[in-house]
Amino acid sequence: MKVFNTYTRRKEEFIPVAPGCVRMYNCGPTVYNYATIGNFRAYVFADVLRRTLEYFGYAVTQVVNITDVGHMTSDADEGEDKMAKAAREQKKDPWQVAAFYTEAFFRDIAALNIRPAQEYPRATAHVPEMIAIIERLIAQGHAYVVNGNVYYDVSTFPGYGALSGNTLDQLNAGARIEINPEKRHPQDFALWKQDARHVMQWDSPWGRGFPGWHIECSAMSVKYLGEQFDIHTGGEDNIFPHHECEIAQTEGATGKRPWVKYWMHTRFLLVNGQKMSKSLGNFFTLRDLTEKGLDPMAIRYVLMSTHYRQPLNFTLESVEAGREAIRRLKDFRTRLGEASAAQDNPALEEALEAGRRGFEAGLSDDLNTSAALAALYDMVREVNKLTLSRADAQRALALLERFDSVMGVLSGSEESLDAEIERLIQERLDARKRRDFKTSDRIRDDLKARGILLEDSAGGTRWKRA
RNA sequence: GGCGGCGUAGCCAAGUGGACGAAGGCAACGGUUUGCAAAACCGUCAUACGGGGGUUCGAAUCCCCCCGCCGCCUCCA
Repeated sequence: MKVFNTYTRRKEEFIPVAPGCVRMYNCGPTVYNYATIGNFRAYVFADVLRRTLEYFGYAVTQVVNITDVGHMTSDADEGEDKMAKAAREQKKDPWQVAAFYTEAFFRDIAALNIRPAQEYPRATAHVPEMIAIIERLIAQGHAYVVNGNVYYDVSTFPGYGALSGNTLDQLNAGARIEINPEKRHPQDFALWKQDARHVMQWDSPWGRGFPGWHIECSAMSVKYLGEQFDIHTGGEDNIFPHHECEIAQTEGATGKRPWVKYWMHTRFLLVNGQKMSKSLGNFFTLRDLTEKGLDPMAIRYVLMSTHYRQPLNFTLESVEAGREAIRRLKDFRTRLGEASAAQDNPALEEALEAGRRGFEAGLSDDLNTSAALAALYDMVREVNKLTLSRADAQRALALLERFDSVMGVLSGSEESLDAEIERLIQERLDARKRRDFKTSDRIRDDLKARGILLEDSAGGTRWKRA
């Protein structure tokens, strides 16, 4: 399997630190509001990556952080923090805000069929670990204390800028924030801050304050995954400064390099070809979309069917296309369930094998889900041409299930019909036996109006929801 | 101002020098099948890859210019 490593800017063969095991950290939500469809692109990507690694036989340990410490709303190290702002606006205390949106996040990822990670560490529960790392950084000469604030001295870490491609010179040239006189270098960043206005405060060796913006991910990833692990993911906007600073912190504290072997970042999502923004009216949370009647599985399909390093243009039409594509796969599954030929079909093996090869080749090539799906649909078409036995169908179904262990779009509760609809379907069957097509068509139309579609096949009548 | 990316049919989207006479999905239109439908299958649907130059025996793929969109340069997935 090859993956594109942001750090080296090329596709590399994926070789885990420990054979057979993958340890992965995904940058998770800041829980001061509902996550947007753009956020979910990154989470669905991480989920598909995890599922792909499991498909290929790796045991994956996945950690997703929950950022429940407020970061600042403004560019500089001042202003109101986001948790405080949300709390004020919602007339709640910040801890309630965090709890509320953390719960919303878990409901949303469940709706998108995102598999639960092993750990969801919350930043507020790991302040002692953050303090411990900061102390190590101070001891190693990577950090300094000024007036109860602790800053990272970027000049002590030669690799600073390697991930993003920035150099300190360039950053200085592009600096748009006011220089903080406490800092030795403009690019130094805060590890621990004091500010009486901040609503969440903890005691520390440097006085009462709160942790800096990047330290939580260093502390929590090391705690749960060790000082060196395989994969770290996030949105492309995390590359700088967030991930850049994390590397400086973690490698500076542990002295071990590389902290993370493969960095993988998702591109941004556009809505109707434009950046998602409230003023354009194209700013969507998951619940905004489901309230419009869109199926979360169709949304997942759209998010996972475009290669993660390409811009994704999210449109309502694309969600409809996703819904219909899922329906095609489910119809395929239904037809397989009805297979009843007396003899096995010798042509099946080749069709399945070609599908499997294509699907795996796509995933192996830096998670090229578009290519993998194309192979799947080619296989569906080939298999649909064949007359299959029960045993044949079982083999095809098993492969489809295996593919869906990566896609995650076909699962869904088995639906049932109420007794009245069951009765109408039977009534229609009786009418058809009498060749009373007027009655049978009327019943079919009635049920269609109620969202139940009927299809007559050789084996009988089947139904599905519109 | 500096750095990086994208622009492929009505829509979504692979492909990044020769098997492209451009995957796949959705939509649409013809046909087979069906009592009629649906599903399924077959066929049609980009002489064309934002526009213009150039390199090459050969370019959607490389180079240059232009247009549009997006990201980063200490809030952001």
